[in-house]
Amino acid sequence: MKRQTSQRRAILQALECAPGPLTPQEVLASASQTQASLGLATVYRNLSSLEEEGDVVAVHLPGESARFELAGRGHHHHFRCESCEGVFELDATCPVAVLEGVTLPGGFRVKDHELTLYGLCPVCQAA
Amino acid sequence: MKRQTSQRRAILQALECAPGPLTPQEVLASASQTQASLGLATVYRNLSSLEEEGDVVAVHLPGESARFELAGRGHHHHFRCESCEGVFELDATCPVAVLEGVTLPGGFRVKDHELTLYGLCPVCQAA
DNA sequence: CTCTTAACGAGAAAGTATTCTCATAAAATT
DNA sequence: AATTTTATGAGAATACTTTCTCGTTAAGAG
Repeated sequence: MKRQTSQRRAILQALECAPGPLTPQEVLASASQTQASLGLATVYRNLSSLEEEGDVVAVHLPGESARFELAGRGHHHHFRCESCEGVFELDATCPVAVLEGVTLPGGFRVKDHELTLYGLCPVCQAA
Repeated sequence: MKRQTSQRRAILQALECAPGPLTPQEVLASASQTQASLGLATVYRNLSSLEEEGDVVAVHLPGESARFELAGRGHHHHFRCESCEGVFELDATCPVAVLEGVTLPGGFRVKDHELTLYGLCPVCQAA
């Protein structure tokens, strides 16, 4: 059976508090605040098992390695700040939804999509 | 000065004929047809210098390594076939253009975006 | 409280993508 | 055609991210 360790709780808490998906390194940094001795291998192990169990999903942004966020948040996209490099979850209405199921000129049948917006986050705009 | 080698020509030709951006490996495979002894290092070297000179641009799709396409093709996005795994350039009207310059709820100022569509290409639909 | 065993931590190892090294080949110049 | 110098090919080396190993720790059951 799956054990409820303090490390696993710290990792979940890091994901809960985050404004967007985190890289394993970011999870480590965040969860280390409450679990000082946490190791990177443990972060990977838990993210993998959490993903298998469906509690966490992997997020891929163009040109970056995998990030992870809690599952069950519905359809949404991400915003990447070009200044602080942070990634944030957006809950604005999806402007690409109209393409679902459509066949584009050229004959491409659209079944899914991935959108990433780039710009400045509120904090970096103020700075 | 930059020399005009047969390898460089073969690499450019591969990009010209491609229906979308190619990975260095795909460039190698394609250009090898006319330049049998071509090596992967040469592909990387030429893609880098072509990119610096502005003749080629790098394309990043979520969760994949870099691809390259000829520059100067204007704003467009890409379609990835979930069956044959090919990547194609789309010239359909961009459905995300409306977000350029907008500030989203939450205070995110949009300056750029990256959209990838997933589905079945014409060939795989027929099969 | 004790026992069993899954989970952990740290570092080694593996898997990829990309860059570097250097002897050789071949552009461009004369 | 000879000369100079950049580009090439093949494999080694790097840079990262992710996984594995194994001795130790601690969760959960009894």
